[in-house]
Amino acid sequence: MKASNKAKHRTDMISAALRSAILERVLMPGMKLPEDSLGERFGVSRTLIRQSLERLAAEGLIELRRNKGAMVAKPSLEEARDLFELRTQIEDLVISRVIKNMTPDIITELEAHLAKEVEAEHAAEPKSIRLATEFHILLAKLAGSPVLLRYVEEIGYRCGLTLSLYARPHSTDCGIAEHRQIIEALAKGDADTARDLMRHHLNAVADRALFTSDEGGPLLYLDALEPYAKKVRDGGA
Amino acid sequence: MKASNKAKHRTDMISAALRSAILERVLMPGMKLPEDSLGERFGVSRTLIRQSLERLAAEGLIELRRNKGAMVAKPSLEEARDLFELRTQIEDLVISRVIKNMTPDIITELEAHLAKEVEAEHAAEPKSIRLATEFHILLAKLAGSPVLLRYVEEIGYRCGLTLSLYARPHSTDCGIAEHRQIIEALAKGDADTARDLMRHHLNAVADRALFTSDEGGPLLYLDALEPYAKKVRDGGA
DNA sequence: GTATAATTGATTGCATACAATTTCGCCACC
DNA sequence: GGTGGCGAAATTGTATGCAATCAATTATAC
Repeated sequence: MKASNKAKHRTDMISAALRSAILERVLMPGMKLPEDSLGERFGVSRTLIRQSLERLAAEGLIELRRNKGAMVAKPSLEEARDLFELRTQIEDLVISRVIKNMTPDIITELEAHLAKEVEAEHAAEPKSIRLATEFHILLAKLAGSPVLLRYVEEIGYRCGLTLSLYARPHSTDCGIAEHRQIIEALAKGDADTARDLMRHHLNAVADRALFTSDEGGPLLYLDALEPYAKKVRDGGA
Repeated sequence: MKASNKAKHRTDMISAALRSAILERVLMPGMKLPEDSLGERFGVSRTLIRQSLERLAAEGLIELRRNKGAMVAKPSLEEARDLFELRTQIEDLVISRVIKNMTPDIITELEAHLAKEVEAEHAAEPKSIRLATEFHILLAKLAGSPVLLRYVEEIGYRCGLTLSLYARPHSTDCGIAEHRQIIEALAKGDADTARDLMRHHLNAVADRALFTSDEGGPLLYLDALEPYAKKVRDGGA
């Protein structure tokens, strides 16, 4: 990897690593993210960390408070609900677009991803969550719209963060069957059904999740970030 | 204004100034934004400029290319269309929420804003565009959802940017009557009509606008940025 | 013992410096 | 006139340094 590509990737890689860590619940809502510690962990100066944190703040995954540093965001219950509601609106568009652009390859890719989800069904919950989120991101990619992809991705991660805060244990377990049903409707070119199923799926995830608000405190266990940071330091993806 | 508040505002103020300058077509698509020049103009070091640019890049208003600096984004025609389509989905939610939260003050505020739009009808186009965009942002504020507000604002500015690139002159002129109709439907509590009108309004703006692609080149006239930068340097809003 | 003030260490905000990269201007050659 | 090469200037990427602020600990007063 050329030096220029490596350097280009570093801030992006740090941001991506932190996004994944948040989605997979290594970094929990309210957790503080000290610049120095992150810099040491990732092997860069505070400059790149600050850049990365600015990006994540813009995406709503963290909060920056003047003189108080960065913290993983703690969305309110209302915000959580609004995110899911907004997400259903956007996924409507995604479904319509995917069906419009339908090719056999699309179904193949979705089924391959579903197989990964099935395989991970009894793995640790963070992996299931990541794959479930990635299903939606893949779908948005297949929609062929960079605009839709950007918002599906951002809101997908933000919804994942709300689930960290408000989900009951294993409350995301039934998603695989719902993903399968969506794929089947897509394969039939049945846009209405696919949209209904997607809407139902997202509402179900939200309904199953947002019943309790068992909030975590401002904890700081950056050691768990090591696998993510190591990949960045090593220049990997 | 205390020093801490001033410093807190500076990056935010720079970002806001640049957003406004983009919306009001002082900064056009493709225009380069050199850090040093912006820093001099705003009276800060490159540090704050880079922070601000990172934020605007996350919002899709500018593009950052490694080793090539920042440039006002040039959305493709497809991206423009997708942004408007996405916007209709989100505004549906906004309308529903506003009606759900309806108070007489809401209509009063909207009508006051409409009066400003009427007053500016024959002013310079940038002002009309700003007020038209702010109508939607006000509506989203009145929806009472920080989540919806964030996305309405971001996508509103991005749509404004696409209009800079693709709008025919005065093609946004008929918006006032449409805004008025929306307000009337809201006042009646007629959610379906209000949503239809909003959808029609946004589709009309997009249809009127996206017929030509008269693209501008990579120009650099930072002098026009002076009023925006001066306000930031002086610590104003 | 409790509350408050002072001190100390940690962290953040942001300018500056330096290396790397890109851009521009000039010159030579075809 | 057009193209390519070279060097200088401009710009970007990013670390470092220093002042300001905050958080935690210690000292003091009641």
